[in-house]
Amino acid sequence: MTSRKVVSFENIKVACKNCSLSTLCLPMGLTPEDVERLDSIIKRGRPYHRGDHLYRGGDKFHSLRVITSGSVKTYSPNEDGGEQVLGFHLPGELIGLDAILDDHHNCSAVALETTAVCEVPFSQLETLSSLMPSLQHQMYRLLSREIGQETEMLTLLGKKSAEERLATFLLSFSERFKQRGFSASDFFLSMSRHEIGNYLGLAVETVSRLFTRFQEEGLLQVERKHVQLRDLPRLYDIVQGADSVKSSQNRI
Amino acid sequence: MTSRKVVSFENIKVACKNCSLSTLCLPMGLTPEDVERLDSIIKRGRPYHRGDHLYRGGDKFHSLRVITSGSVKTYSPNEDGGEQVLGFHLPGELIGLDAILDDHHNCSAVALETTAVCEVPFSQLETLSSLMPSLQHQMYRLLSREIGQETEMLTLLGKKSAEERLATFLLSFSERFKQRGFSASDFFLSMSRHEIGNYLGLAVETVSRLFTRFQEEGLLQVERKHVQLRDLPRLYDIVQGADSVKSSQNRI
DNA sequence: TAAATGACTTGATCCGAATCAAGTTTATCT
DNA sequence: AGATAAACTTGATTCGGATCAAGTCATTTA
Repeated sequence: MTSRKVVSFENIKVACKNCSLSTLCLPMGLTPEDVERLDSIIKRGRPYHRGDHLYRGGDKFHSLRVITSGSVKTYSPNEDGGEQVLGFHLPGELIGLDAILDDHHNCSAVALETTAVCEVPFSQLETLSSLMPSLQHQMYRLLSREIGQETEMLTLLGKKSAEERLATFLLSFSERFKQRGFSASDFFLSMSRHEIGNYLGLAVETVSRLFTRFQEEGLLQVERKHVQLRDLPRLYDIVQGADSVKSSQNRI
Repeated sequence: MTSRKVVSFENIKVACKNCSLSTLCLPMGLTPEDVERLDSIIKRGRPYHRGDHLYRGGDKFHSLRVITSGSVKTYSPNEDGGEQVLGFHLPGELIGLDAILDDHHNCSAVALETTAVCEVPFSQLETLSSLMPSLQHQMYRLLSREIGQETEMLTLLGKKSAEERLATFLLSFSERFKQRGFSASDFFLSMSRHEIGNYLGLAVETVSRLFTRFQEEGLLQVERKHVQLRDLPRLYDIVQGADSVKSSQNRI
């Protein structure tokens, strides 16, 4: 995400057992032998470049994808030609779960930067999971987690103010980068302001103004895609609906 | 939901194979023998009364629940004492999927009227599903469907106007009642205006005004909880954002 | 290197829905 | 039944964030 290292993917021998993402990804909680079996069905393709689609709405579904590097945006086109951004996905995250229902993708996924993925053919995964209770359990957990995450998003969009939304967004990335061994307070966002706004149910202008205001209030430092969070505690306060700096200044 | 028949639940011999909901519920697509095996792990409890909780956030998770009659509201408490309504559930619908992740319920479920449920002990379901590929597949599909439904809700809350939200809400019930053999245009809503508003991210007053306006415009007839949809085509137009000219706003 | 294009910012104005404030109707509780 | 509380409706007002309108800055292309 933040790094610009050029890597020759073809020469890297990848395997789940060596993968630093295994604690986030499917293999979590599996025995070494089970990881080996899972590994045998996973395909590693060539990297995608910025703007390349991993799949589009309507495509036949065959594989779940795990992001291994880079980042991906998922979105669903809505009636009037616009789109709703559904999520931004970082290494270790699984996408395509919504397509299991009827064997077709209902949304699209596009690379936000140079991105590598593991493909997990779903029918093989299904077969394997019925032979491996621990993998089946892990699958149920993954699907359940996805439901829980979307539930949180419902609360965000249903009840939160613009500033609460942006603070939540930033802290989500902070936590996810930290989990992956990157800085929790200094990172690059790979998506545009427009995409952030679409995702959060806000206009671009509102997102831009909030970045400016957060910076003025000393909460963060921002320059284009580069964000440095300067006051995590206060950002967490905002997420929880605490009064903003602005409103407390207005008290007499 | 709409009926007020008094039924003596104790005397009814229930079984999946006789259940009119089997096409909506877990047994969908299973062979008769498989249905029998599934049936053997399902528990039917006493009915819940209005206001009774099926479970609360924090409770240990042991069973998924299928509503068999009545209706249920799920909600998650948020920081400031308020709540976010997550969904309204009708017969044949499965709740509790979000609790698989960590064996605890993250949200609460409460009966909106006299309600009966089947309990499906999850660990037994898991065991059974690894022995029955068709059941495992059905489980994956159910979980996937849940994800897709929440995704639609994200678009609703992120991009739709108040009138689009209420029209979507009403048509969702229309379709679900129809699926269950009830009228698609004449039904009772078991939840309050307040709960509708909370679910749709709107104030009670807005919901009330919209009902009034929809009635004035001949879209529907409403009296308290009794709703009669008079112009389904126009309601569908509203859902698709027909009236307003704002087609380009969400494009990236 | 200049021009063009797209991303972002900033300001002014507007509007949809929230909030505030009564009032009315319905349900619940002695 | 009568009292009280809750649910709902309706109107007036406010406000947060969208929209409209210009700009600047950055990146790509000629």
